[in-house]
Amino acid sequence: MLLGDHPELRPKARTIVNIARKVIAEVNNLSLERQKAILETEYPHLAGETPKRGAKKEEELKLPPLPNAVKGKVRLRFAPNPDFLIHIGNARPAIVNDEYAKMYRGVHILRFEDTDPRTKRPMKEAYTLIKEDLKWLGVKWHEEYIQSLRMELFYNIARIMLEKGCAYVDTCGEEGKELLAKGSYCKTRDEPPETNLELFERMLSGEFGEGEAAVRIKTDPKHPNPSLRDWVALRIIDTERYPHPLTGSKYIVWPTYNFAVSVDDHHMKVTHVLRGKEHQLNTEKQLYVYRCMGWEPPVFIHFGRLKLEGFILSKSRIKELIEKNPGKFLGYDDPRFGLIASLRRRGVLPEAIREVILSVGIKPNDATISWANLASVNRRLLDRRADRIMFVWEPSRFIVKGVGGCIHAEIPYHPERPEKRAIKVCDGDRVLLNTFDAKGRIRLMGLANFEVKEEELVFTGRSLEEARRLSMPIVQWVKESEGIPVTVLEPEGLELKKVEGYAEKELSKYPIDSRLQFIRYGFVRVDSIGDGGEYTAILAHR
RNA sequence: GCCGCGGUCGUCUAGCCCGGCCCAGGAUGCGGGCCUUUCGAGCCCGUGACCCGGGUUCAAAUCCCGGCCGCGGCACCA
Repeated sequence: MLLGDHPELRPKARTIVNIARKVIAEVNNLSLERQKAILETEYPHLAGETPKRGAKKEEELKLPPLPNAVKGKVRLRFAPNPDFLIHIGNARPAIVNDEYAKMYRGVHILRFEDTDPRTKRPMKEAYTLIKEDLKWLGVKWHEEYIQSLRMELFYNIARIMLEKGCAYVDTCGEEGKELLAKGSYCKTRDEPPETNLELFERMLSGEFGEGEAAVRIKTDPKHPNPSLRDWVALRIIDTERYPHPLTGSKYIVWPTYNFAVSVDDHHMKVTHVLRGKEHQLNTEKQLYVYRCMGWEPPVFIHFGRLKLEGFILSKSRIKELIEKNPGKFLGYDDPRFGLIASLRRRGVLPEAIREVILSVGIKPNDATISWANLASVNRRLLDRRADRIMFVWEPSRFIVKGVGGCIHAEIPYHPERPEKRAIKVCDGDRVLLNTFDAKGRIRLMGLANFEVKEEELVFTGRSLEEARRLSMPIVQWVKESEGIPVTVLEPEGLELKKVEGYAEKELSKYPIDSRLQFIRYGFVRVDSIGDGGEYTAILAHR
């Protein structure tokens, strides 16, 4: 610091270091009190608490500035494939885009990339389900597009590129691939634009079958990376056999991902593309389109892979699991998956997901979010809003004695709020306790102190102070006659543990989707309510 | 195998671009304590990391080189 301010002292650095060492040793020899005193009298401007380094001002999660971003001019896009629901890794760019759109008063575009009706067959419901997930996540978008509805645009750009001679129609089929693998190419590459243009029209007219013709972008047939050599921009898909859920068999020539993306990103005036590093090579491919067309490419940012510890994120893995294990899962949104819908069903709040995603940021290295971390954020958020309900899960029944009539328990809905509910308990009433709690002297929360004797709960007083003094365990309880049967599902890896028990009557006031804390058990979300009033809840976390 | 990108506490992250305020900060986890009519929350204390090796420099987590490890890509998928 000193040398930075006084470069002329640099040659004498060694001497300075020695002086500094001596001074430090001297100061360290003095007592702390003495040090403070000297500091305050001789250098008052330096006294006072030193602020802790790196201490963040109250959770102000901020993303780093976007390179080349101008306020009001930023345009971002979230481009999911509607072949399935989105998972937390897919949601990352959506959340990050949303954040940047807010930061720069920019535009966020939602674009469905559904240009492969054969191997990545779009799922019709997914278009809606993805939008629901985004809304739930609080991600806003201002424009919405579906690629399969923009086919003419792709055809037109393809024509222009053929005309410019930066693309050609490979009619060599399998052989075309093999030629490129060897660094050679299909003869049509050398044909004039008119010929290729004509071939393209013949492609469109249905003259070729799958694999018989494809439009390739001219790159370099000897490029060190074979996948970059004259990559395919449009190919034929037999939509009679593989109809597209939106356009049926109307089109047989389909743009590939890289072609559709380049064309759309340009036409939608996207300024910044944020995506995973699996797209790095695609970026390189796409740049050929920009160069040929003379378009200004957007800023590309690639971030690392995201994992959620203990969860399966892969869409294809999830689909496969569901198919191969009929009856094992609760649906697409089974709480054991890493899908947004799954996390929602499990009781994770959208704010928690956003907070965690933003804390991971957009760095290029991989990140594994630990469940403990997500749960902790969620718990902090949930703690303030979740009402407290008494739930007993390894129940034993006891008869209340010695009360001398009836007493009322006052149970607060939340430890930080005054509202309470009353529960009346009289001599002879049966009460359920967790079996492992029922021993010795205990206090039934909000009610009174008892001594557990065989099958009985013998009243010993109402004093909370006494319970504290004798350090009695304070336990939750349920009046048997009013108990509501509850099954709590505890997701653990690919298992789903079932915990059966009873909750107090109050639970019946809470509808599906309520998030509650079962006292001394954990945070749950009400998943369903049976015809008989029995509840099924899912454990989010303890 | 080839190409690309990374490597800071167990995990996430700040710092790295612009070398000294860093014997590396925060969060979470873990251990302990306080508080609390919950085994939740809150508060306090503790634990714990610059992948390795060279080089440049008075000084390197930060710059350079090499190695190791991890991830990604290598489709007429997105």
